[in-house]
Amino acid sequence: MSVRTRLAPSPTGDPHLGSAYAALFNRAFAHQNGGEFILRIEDTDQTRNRAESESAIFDVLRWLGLDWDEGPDIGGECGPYRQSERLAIYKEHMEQLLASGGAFRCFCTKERLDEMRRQQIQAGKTSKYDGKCLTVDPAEAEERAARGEPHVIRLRVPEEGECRFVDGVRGDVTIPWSQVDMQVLIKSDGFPTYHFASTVDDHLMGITHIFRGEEWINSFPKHQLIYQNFGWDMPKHYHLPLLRNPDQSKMSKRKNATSINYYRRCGFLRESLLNYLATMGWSMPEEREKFSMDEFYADFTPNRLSPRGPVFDIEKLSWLNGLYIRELSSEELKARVFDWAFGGERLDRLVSLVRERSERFDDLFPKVDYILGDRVDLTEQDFEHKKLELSDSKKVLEFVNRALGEVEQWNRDSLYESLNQLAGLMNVKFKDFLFPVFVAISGRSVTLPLFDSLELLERDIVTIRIRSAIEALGGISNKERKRLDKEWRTLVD
RNA sequence: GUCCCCUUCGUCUAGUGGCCCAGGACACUGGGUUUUCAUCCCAGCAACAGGGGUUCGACUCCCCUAGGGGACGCCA
Repeated sequence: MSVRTRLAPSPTGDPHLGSAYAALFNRAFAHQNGGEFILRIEDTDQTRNRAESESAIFDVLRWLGLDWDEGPDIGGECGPYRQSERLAIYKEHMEQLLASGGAFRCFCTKERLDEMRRQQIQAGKTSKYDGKCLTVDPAEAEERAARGEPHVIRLRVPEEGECRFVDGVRGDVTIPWSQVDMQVLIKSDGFPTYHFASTVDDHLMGITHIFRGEEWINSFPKHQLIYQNFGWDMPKHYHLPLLRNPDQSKMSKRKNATSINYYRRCGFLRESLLNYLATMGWSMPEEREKFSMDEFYADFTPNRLSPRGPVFDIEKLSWLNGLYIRELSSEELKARVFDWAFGGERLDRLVSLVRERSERFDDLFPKVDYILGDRVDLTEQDFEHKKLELSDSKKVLEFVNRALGEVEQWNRDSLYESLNQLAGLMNVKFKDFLFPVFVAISGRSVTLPLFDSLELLERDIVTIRIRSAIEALGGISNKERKRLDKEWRTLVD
């Protein structure tokens, strides 16, 4: 049997570094064993899917060179590779599971569940479904379901004993069944949850090994139960450590740049990003720190995976990146810098923006400095303004970041629309409103047109620059954040 | 709170019972090369969380404590 691995991201936002991290090990393991690496899109949450996200995932994984052997865009023998297109498959399997008693219909209301959880936590117990609907007679449940009564389908979990399993990274792990929730497998909208869909798909797609984040380790018993109910062999699991922020917490948007595209737009090379990621929680036999993907694929072994969560250190990544830059031939470096700065439509866009504002060639370049390079560090003085207090500017920036987070199509016009609307809601004259944004983005108040700049800079760089500007203005305390949250809600409702 | 996982320099890590009064790398500090800067070279700083066992011998094995992280959703 051939080794098959997969990456199963959900298209709910900017492709995360953690996805690249998992992809790296999955792909390496499959390919060094002559197997296949599969990309599957986990789009079972109808409320969170974002249209642009799927293509962003394709784009960024291809940029990294982590391409796949089967996937939604290229097909394969186990398609379709988008879960929203596999609903009939899940339905059929669920009928089987229901018939065997491995799952049951649950008609409990959200209110009852909320109250139940509240009480459990208060009583110091693990919060989980209490099994009320387990007592509903299956025939009656079928009847109620047939009449269209809203309900979900849950996994039946043993009440006693423990689930033992082997994690390829940590060894034996034991979790008492009493801690495992009767997970919802089919939601009331008829869509499966991750737990059900991905287990069924992993089996049907012949997945043999799974490298995934440690955050899944507690879900393992549920998945195991599903495999057992169907009588399927289970893939071997390796739970990778979670990438961390400098304060050791799970790497998050709030404290770090987590989007792959951010690193790409900052001008990191794919070679160094991948190389660096491969040294997180894994090491080369001779402790070599700089190595190519070919070398990695040759030497990778799960034995050298460590369970300890590594802090993602952008300083060390930068050092590595410098090594790679110096190693490139002049020709190659030239081509890659050019592509990074001016690839696609970027050169045309920049030229058209700059020509109207220039009289000599030598004032062309200073105008685009903040687009092609990082902007200068900011201080409070940079935000002195005759109409806006520093605290006003800070609030504007915070709200701008929130508004921008909701913009789906990252282009000049929708960005304009979003911020223009926000200025109206905040009752600040647009020109004044824009001032702190100009400064945050470019480091000065007079620049190329703002919305073109935002578009060219792309989402991740913009978000980070605004955040760092907020820091320059003293940052936001927890108390302040609470107040702003409230104000934001009244604003957008 | 409950359960699970983790614990070597600030950070990434080597180390699978004696080779370790713990090695490498980033960062930092000092020095050298260089018209400046960077690169490069050399040197320095700096860690086995604590306590019990097991053993002739523990960074390595076991237990406890402490600390950190994760999970506890009709999100993945």
